[in-house]
Amino acid sequence: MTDQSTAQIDTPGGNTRTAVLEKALELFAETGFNGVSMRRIAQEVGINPATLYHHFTHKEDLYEQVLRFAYAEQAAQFSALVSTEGTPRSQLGEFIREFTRYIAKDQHFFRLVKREQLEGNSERLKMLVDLLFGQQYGAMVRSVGRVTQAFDAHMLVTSLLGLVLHHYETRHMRQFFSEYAPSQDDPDVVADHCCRLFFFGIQGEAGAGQVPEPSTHAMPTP
Amino acid sequence: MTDQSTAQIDTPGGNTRTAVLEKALELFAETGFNGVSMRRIAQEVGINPATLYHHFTHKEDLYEQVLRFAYAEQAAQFSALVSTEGTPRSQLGEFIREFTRYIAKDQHFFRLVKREQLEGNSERLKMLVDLLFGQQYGAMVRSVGRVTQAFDAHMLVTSLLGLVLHHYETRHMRQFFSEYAPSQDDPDVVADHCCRLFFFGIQGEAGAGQVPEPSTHAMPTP
DNA sequence: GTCTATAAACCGATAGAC
DNA sequence: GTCTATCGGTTTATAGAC
Repeated sequence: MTDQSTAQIDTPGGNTRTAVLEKALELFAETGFNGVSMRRIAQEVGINPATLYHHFTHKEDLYEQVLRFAYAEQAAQFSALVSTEGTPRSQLGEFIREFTRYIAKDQHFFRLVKREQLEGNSERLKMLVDLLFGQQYGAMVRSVGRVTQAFDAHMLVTSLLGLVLHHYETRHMRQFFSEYAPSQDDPDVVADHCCRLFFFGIQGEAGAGQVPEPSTHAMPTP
Repeated sequence: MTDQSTAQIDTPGGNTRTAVLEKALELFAETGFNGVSMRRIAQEVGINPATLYHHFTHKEDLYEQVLRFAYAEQAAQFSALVSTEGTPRSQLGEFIREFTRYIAKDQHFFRLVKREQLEGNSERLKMLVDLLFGQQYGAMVRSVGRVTQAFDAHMLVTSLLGLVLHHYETRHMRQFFSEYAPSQDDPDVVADHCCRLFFFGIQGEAGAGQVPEPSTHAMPTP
């Protein structure tokens, strides 16, 4: 509710507020809103629990500020992902590779988003769309629209994100399958797999085993 | 820990135990383990909180029994999904359509599984694989392996599931995008979209706009 | 801004009557 | 098998000194 706290997001210097936000982001992503107590957050930051209530009116306010903080922290990187150069198709291929590396590296933000989608709180989901995903999503929809008009561009973006994300989301579970191999978690392997599937499908007629613009890294030859 | 409770899963008749399990499944899926209290569960079932501790040793025991109950409840339906008839490719297409309808209908089970994947508890994820997904996943891996050998079959199954599931998981969020249209939530529309993408990719060279074995329902012509 | 101290509510879990 | 009553601990949140 306090608009002053929103304006302080980019306050430089490691003050208490940003220290709390960073640690709280980590903890909320780990065990969810109800899985972390204000005591625990204060303890891990190294301050008194009462101090939290000087910076944030209550727990839900802290959580909302954490969401805004996390979004702002990632927005720039997202923009960098979408605005690549080259042909529309090579842009898309490059995005898939960069996005895969990105979600393989960053842990907290996407787990937080997944929890929000599970919870289904309309108010917060709308904030999420307005603050960050709305613009990026629109850019992606236009991007895939430039490559093909044979699909609903909106559904195609949903499919593309699900294609990549599910490899990361099932990471902990897949190791228990007998068909598991560690290479299946390699970001470059996942990216190449998703590129091939997204562009050509399992038929792989036109140039099977070839990804448009293999870019810098080596390609596995299946 | 008590093996007697495990054996009682299939006890016929609407007794208290199954009533608790069904309601607890709903509540745990909704707000997670820490988001529901034993008091709340008892209240919604219409019994005294103390009664819960006659049927379950403690809260974590109740949660584990809910997982086993949910798994057993879904196992039969899962088996029916995979064992269709026809050519390997038409089997796969039929699976995508049936799976899409299935997850569009069932709410609680997949939210519970998603929460487990987020939490990353190795012990429980292993139980999930051993009790349910292990067999079904293996069957799917063999199924896609019969259709194509140009991909890692394990990764292909992960991709296929992510492709379908993400449309459902982002359902609440997508309505806030300006590109949203209600038809994008229609199970048959989603299934046809995923079929086309999975088989042919966005290139759609071989038979674009055509899905193998359109089966019973009408096909949209884009 | 940060602390000590504490209020008020809720939590998981138990004892024991019926 | 279900209930009443309650214990001990934890939770969010506040009041007020420094």
